[in-house]
Amino acid sequence: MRLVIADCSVDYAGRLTAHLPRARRLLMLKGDGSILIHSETGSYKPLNWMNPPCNFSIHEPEEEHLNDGVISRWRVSQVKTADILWIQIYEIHLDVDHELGKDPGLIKDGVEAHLQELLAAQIELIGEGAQLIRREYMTPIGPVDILAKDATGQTVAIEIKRRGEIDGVEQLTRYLELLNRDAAIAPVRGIFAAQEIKPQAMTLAKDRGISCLILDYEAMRLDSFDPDSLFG
Amino acid sequence: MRLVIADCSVDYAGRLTAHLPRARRLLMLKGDGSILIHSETGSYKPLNWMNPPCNFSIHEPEEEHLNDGVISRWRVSQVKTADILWIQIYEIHLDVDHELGKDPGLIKDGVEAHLQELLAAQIELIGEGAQLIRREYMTPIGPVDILAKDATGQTVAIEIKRRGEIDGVEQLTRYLELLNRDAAIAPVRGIFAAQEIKPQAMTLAKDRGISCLILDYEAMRLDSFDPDSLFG
DNA sequence: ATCTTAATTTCGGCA
DNA sequence: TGCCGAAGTTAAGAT
Repeated sequence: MRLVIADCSVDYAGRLTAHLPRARRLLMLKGDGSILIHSETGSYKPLNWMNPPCNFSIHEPEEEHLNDGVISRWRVSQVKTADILWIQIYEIHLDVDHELGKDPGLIKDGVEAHLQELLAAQIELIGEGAQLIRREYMTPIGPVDILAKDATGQTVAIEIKRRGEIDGVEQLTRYLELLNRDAAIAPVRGIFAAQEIKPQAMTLAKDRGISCLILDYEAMRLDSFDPDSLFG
Repeated sequence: MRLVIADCSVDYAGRLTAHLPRARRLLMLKGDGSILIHSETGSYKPLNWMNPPCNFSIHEPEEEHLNDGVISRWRVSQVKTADILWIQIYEIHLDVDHELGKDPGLIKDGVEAHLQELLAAQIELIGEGAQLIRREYMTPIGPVDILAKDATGQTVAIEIKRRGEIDGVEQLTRYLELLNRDAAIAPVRGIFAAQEIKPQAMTLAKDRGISCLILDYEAMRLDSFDPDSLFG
């Protein structure tokens, strides 16, 4: 990875057109050919960037640029699309190169997929006597997170979110509308399950006859290791 | 901005739990207190990060870490939330500090607002004889991108997206429901216009009687410069 | 301050 | 490979 701190201006043309006036910035040239342009502020998103794979070339400044004090022009272009980034370099304050090698990558824990897995394994959390039909039940408009049957034999569609907001209720509503057209499983009722449900989402769900279920991730995780369950 | 290239391992605990095994990486400490951890690959998103404002402190490694060869531990915590990042440093290969100063910021051009402007100017793209009523037509639940009348005199509500996905159809559906309660303009039909429309969104739109219109940004942009239009 | 919507979204999973 | 949905989404604009 090559790190350059330089006074530069940038022009991007691709999915949109953008320009960065002259200022001191960090230019980060990754081993995969990508480039990121960072400033002192702003969260992790760079001011400008080019995704790999891309071509990098150095050009002599034309007269117009020389008069402005440009000492070099960098051209970075996307190989697959027409995106182009032009960087005008005025002065370089740092220029170092280090090989980082391959990264083993991030190990994550505690995302939506986990919640789904846990609830499928502990389906009785939606009500005693409930039985799992299947996870990721496919419909023409997308997969329903969990399809189950309750103690009375009624089909239940469950939408799981980490944070329950209005669009999750909308999503479940669409599924229910579709599923209820299928005579084989209708009538289907809905459960909106999340670690946290926003009041607005709760209100909308109730208004549509959808039950809400707050999931306790920690408790579910512990339960999944409950030795009793091995003999259940 | 401080740039450190170091052999390190990272543990994040916050909205999720994540771990990065030991490897050589770039640690970027911005002036606003944020930190980014980048590897040689991957697009602009860092492997791990902490958003400003945050507290930074250096800790002596405990025995368990010393045995692993840790020479220092960095603790970065979010001020507002409970998020914490622990970085174990094994070896430092670069450590430089440069002041970048304030950045003048990015100037953009060519996003969704542009599409709306172009379609309003070329409203006949939705059908010959169509006429613009107005852009950003206000309703209690938000502005409809474009309201128009077709050749038959029927009111048309248009939702514009760069990429048409399901939530855009939902949005238009809500507007149509509301607009159709207004006797002065009802009945209102809907058009979902985008540069690209996802199959599922297309399906849902058709199911709800909403037409779809693919917008050719380049063609529309060229048309808007058509010299004939100056004399039309 | 809070909520809504766009993003050069990026990223991972599955058909 | 393409499509779909989640993300520690982030970020910008409106209420």
